[in-house]
Amino acid sequence: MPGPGRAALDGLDPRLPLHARLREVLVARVESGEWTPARPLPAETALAEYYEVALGTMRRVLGELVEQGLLERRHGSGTFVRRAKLDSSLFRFFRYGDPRSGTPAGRILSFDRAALPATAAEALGEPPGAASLHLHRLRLRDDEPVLVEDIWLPLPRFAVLADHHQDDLGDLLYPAYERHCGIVVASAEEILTVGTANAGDALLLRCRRSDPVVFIERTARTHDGTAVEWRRSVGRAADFRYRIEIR
Amino acid sequence: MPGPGRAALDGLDPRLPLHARLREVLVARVESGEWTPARPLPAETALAEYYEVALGTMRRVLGELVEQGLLERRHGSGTFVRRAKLDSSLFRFFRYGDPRSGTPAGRILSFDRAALPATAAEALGEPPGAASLHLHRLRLRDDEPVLVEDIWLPLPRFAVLADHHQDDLGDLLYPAYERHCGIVVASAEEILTVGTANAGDALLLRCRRSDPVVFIERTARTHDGTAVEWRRSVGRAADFRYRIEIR
DNA sequence: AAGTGGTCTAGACCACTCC
DNA sequence: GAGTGGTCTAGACCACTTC
Repeated sequence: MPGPGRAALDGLDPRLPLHARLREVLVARVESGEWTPARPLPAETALAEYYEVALGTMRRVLGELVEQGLLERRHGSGTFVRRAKLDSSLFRFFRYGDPRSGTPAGRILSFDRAALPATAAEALGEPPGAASLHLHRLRLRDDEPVLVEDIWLPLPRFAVLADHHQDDLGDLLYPAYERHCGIVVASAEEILTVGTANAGDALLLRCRRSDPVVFIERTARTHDGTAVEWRRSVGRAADFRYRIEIR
Repeated sequence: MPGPGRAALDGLDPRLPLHARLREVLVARVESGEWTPARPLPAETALAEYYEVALGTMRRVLGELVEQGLLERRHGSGTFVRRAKLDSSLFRFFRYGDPRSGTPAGRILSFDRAALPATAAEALGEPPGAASLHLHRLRLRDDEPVLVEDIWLPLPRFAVLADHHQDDLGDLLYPAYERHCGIVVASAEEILTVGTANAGDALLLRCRRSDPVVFIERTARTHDGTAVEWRRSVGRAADFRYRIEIR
């Protein structure tokens, strides 16, 4: 099977290095569902011949996709699409409190279509008022309210989520994005500030209005840097504890 | 300069692949302080010849160390030990006016020998009460107080600093550690909490007692993970803005 | 112009898994 | 034994930084 060779890379920016274009087409094939965890991908030698690239180049790309968590390689048996591990991304971006104590849970209060507010739109690189899904959620630890979250997901990228009931999403959103939309969150930026609670937050957090609270604004991105989620979380300042490693 | 060739890898488990052993010796050379961020490492071609390995193998190892955050490569200029930019980065997070305007400065209030308090001792892996240098400092922007800092440096590691006058240290401490003690800070852990100002902090920060403030406790480490500095910074919560990238 | 890292190729050989 | 990924080599050529 000779394959289309480099013609398969034609639609992409030719200024990009070969390995970058190759990565895009492989990611697209994984996200299309053409390859599933059930069976191995074609062998690296077959893929290299198919796209008419050197084996080393193909291996470099496959290695990057393994690093990114998209693929998994098993010596002697093949290269596989990695099944989403529901616990791996669990605490990855959850820095509030001690991860070891208690089990965090999410109670979704509302889940609707909404126009993007200005701050969310700017972070997501969308025009203000663009269509989105808006998720309002309360996070608890040991039945104690810990964080109130407002999450915006731009449409149409997350359109298939709109057809799901909120109970299908589960406590963990990032695995749901991956499962239903093929979107893998790879990095995030967070900005922390301190302010005072408004009436709605105070009620949910069981604190007084004007009590000090912490705001955490997060922009989550895919591997290629595209912003795919913006959220604003509010928690009581008294309970606040945020731990971060800097390298 | 022919170099020792593979003899340099002799002490290591020969069952390990070449790249793994190579990686260990390069990490050791970085941790020994032989290479510093000031000057580039030998070129990849020179290193490959020195250890008598193929260029591709050397490039693979260097790439892994970049991935790990130990090294940094600059196309056209060389490969460098990566230094953490903590001093400059932390200060940028405090929005006292425009971050670009004005020059952040540090005014050292006191600089003395002191016994390590319990929290600092635990973070540094030293016995409580061990000998240390204690630095009390006020950080300002545009002559406005922004942060009060207490910094502990374990002795005898930092002994040569004790002989310097506080004015020799300058505004940036990490370069001073590097210059005077050969200590390169490579990573840090920070824990942020919110509380209320005590009398001394309130006076220095020009706020009321019981005003909300943010505490930042930082443990700074060298490349090999040894904790070399512990500091506690206090700033008014109203001015607080902390930005972090998570990967 | 010289020196650095970045890309890409081509091929040999080894180690592991599965039938 | 056949097929898979893992290791390692050797070398050409390009792009960027510095002087």
